[in-house]
Amino acid sequence: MSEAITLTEEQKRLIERIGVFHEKGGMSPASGRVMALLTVSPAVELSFDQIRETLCLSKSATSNALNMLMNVEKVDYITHSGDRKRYFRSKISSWRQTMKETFKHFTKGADLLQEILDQRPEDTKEFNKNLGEVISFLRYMNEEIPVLFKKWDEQHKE
Amino acid sequence: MSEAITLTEEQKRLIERIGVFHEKGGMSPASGRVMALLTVSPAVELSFDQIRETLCLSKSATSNALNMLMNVEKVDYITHSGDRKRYFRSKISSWRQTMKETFKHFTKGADLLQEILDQRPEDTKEFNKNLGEVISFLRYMNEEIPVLFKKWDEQHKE
DNA sequence: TTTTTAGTTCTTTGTTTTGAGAACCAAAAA
DNA sequence: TTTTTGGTTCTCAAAACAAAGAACTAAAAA
Repeated sequence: MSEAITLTEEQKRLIERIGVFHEKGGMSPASGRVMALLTVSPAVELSFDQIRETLCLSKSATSNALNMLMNVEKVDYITHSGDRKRYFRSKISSWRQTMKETFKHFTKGADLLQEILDQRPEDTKEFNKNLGEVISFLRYMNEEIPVLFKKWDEQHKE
Repeated sequence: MSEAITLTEEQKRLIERIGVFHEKGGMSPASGRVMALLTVSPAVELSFDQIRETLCLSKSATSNALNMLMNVEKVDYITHSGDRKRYFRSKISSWRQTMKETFKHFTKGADLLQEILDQRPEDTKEFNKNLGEVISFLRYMNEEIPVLFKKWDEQHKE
């Protein structure tokens, strides 16, 4: 008996588009689609076989995609007593953490650019100035992001 | 006669590391290294052959990398009268534009998430709430980023 | 006009990625 | 103890990607 969950055509199209979006961000097609399914699916907790059959993936592709997504903390699972299955779900509730990770990448970039600037010749004034500006702006962003979080929080607890 | 430019060991190591950084961002190894060279090189304008020989790349790899980088507006070139060569250089001066492109990607994500939310069932309250929060925060960011630019500008014209 | 230069494009090849399918495995159920 | 369940891991083939090298081309130089 098929475990595949029922999706509207609209939902299927959305999953494709979001899958592609995730692919562009560096995920494999299968991982992107699993991630997309776990965001679009009306049921927020899906078993291994529901995911596998809904997306027509092999067991290995499903297993690898889920483990990959759990590694990067985008997915986790829960169990229900009396049921051996794991139920996988998007960790959308930790979106703040995910967002912060994204910004860490900016900081990493700023650090690399600083290393470049540190060893550049002093002539190439214009180039060095621009490089310094990027670094400065990235660092400024890095300081202001927490402020942004805080301000957004204020607005949203009202 | 070799056209390769002279680099210190430190510069070579930096190019490798920055190359890898760009690779993680989705560039091909060759493009990543060309981009890195054009940021690290003491000379900010390099000819096709200087790039090719410094990085030990084939003509095709060099050509494809440069055209790719010019497509995404990260590199451009100038010519000098009486010299047929093109001199390629990093478009670091348009870092603001590059940064804005990056943020456009966030907005694209928010739009997709909004499409998802629009068609989700009303139960799954918690999930929908989180989804709504991400969207709201991304939109908030999108509004505040220009403010951040402005504030940074203020600080830097003093 | 012929040759050279500064790349571009095509062909081929090596490498990586992706995912199917089968074999496997540990825990729970029978 | 044997079987079933819920995955995991291994092996392999197809496809995508990356880059070398050769053939090519347009514009400038000779």
